[in-house]
Amino acid sequence: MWPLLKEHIEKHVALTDEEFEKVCSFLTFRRYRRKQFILQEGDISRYESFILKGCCRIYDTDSEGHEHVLQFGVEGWWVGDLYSYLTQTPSSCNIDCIEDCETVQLTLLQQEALYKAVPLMERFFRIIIQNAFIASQRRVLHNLSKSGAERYKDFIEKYPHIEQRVPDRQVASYLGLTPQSLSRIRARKR
Amino acid sequence: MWPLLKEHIEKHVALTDEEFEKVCSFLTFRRYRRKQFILQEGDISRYESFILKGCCRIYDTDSEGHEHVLQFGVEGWWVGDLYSYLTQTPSSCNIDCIEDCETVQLTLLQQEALYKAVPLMERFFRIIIQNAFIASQRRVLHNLSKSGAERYKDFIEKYPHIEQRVPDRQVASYLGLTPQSLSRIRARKR
DNA sequence: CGAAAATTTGACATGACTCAACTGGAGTGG
DNA sequence: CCACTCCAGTTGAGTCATGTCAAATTTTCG
Repeated sequence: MWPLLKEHIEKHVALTDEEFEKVCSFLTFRRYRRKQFILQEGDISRYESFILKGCCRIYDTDSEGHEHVLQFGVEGWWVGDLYSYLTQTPSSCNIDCIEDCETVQLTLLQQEALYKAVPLMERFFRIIIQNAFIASQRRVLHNLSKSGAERYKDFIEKYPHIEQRVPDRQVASYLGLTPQSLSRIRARKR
Repeated sequence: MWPLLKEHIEKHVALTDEEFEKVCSFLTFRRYRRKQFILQEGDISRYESFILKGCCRIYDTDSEGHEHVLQFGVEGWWVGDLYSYLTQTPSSCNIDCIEDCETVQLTLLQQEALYKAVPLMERFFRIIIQNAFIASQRRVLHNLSKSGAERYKDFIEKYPHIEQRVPDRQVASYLGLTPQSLSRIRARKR
């Protein structure tokens, strides 16, 4: 069941087949359509979603109504608003699907039960979050030290697959640029 | 021993006194002088340091020689370069002391032994890193959506204590501004 | 006290933003 | 299949925040 998930977990911890089956028993499969919300501002982020197929974006709308993309999610990534999820308070983020998506999801209660049933999963999630933290720190540094053009160049090198699946305006938002600025940056290169 | 550490751990997991003593037995106390490096670019980040007293900064130097402050560390915070620490590869960061510091430190080997001896500590560090990740994501969003003046205002509200212990130029660097710009922002307010 | 570092200030340059108009492709309905 | 709309992307003009370079001033600390 869900070979992508199995592969993903095995990258970080060694589970027996039996343990992996146990893990699966705590997860719930769910499909979403293109443009559908996985999470909407004001709601509680009730689950962390592992993406089996498809592409989505996590974004926030600021006081001026501008959207800022925090993260894209594709196959093999987890998406959710961790703060809202952990504290069970309303989220300020939206997550919507750029393509039809297939996910497996875990609620906080299920996750806690999972830790009891398969203690190694505590380690697994620690590692996942560690990596996410390291990536986020890198991004902070990038945003502090590089120009828009450099950030764009690094982005397409690092995520060539995502760049082709996502509209430019959302890439611009991820990079902290307006669509116009990104368009000019691209025009300059050619 | 190290009441600040005890208080800090107890915020997140419930340890017996005996367990806490065990935890302490894996840690090494170490002092640093003002201006001394805890970690220097090119070296491996051999330990995660919990600050008992003092103030330090983690920063990175870009290709143009400009410094960018990633994080300040004061009493009750952990500092280190997690990526370098986990992979045992050379770090691109520096950590230096803004004041004389007292720390307790954990090497990767000690940490792994600690997880075996006191399994709850695996949960403890997961929570610490979770919080760090959430804070880092917030900062990304902040940097994308707010002006220099707003970022400064939010900074002094959130870290009034740090702001008074750290030179302005380093606050500017943390915020992604030049010292000159920060100086003008401050002048405007008055 | 005196040197070195930090901060401030001025003049000017520039990258990115805003607003607005235009272009072209995708989807829809007649 | 065409006309129409809608939306993403592009382009132009003007503005603004922030950066750069340089010099003056203040603070820090050895």
